[in-house]
Amino acid sequence: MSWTDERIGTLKKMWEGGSTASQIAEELGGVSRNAVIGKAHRLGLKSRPSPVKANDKKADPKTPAPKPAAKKAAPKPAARPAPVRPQAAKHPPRPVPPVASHATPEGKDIPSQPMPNPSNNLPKIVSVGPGGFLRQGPGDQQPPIPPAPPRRLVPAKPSPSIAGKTTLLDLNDKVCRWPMGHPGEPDFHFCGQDVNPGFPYCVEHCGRAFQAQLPRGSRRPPPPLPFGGPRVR
DNA sequence: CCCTGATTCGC
DNA sequence: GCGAATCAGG
Repeated sequence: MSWTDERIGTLKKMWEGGSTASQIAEELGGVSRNAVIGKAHRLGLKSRPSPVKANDKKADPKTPAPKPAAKKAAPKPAARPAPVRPQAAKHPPRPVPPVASHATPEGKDIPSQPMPNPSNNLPKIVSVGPGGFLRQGPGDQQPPIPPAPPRRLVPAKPSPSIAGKTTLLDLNDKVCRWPMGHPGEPDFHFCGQDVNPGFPYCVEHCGRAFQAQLPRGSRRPPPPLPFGGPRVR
């Protein structure tokens, strides 16, 4: 997996947003926590509250910060014989990233738009796409789930990378509900533009949601897929 | 043990 | 430049 601009962007955003390297790695997919950290440092992003850096700079002039010692010059000159990746071994390909915790707020009911069902019933997974979203089979989209499950109000903390975005909690009748990204991803959010009066979306997304029926013949039937398709952004 | 980020260093 | 291995604190 290479560091594309998009992936780097996500990394930066999340890193600066306070996400842990693990979370970022999971979100990006295809990279390890170490890779994320390494990349972050190479990018010049650095040093967020690190546990291992109890580095407390003394303002005390009497203590001229004794540089401990040269970094371990050669801790392990010996060859690294172990091709084993314990990291990977311990955590085999995780097929089902937990759906993100966007808590459904109080009584506010969300008029079900192309909003995929959030937490309940996990549809059959066909494969895992880039970014870690789960592809589903065509028929697996709308399993019968009418009985609204008793929702627990979880004080989920929204992902840092969503800062300034229109979240589930920000939805109202005035803003476009078009989903951006995929549920489960930390930066999943909504369009948030002013709605096209009378519609749940802004003008632009109305154009995507409500497509004029073309004369029969050439017509691609891509439904307004909030899911399954490549990222739309 | 688990987690975290930092660093090193072979590739 | 990349990232596994390693280190080290919580």
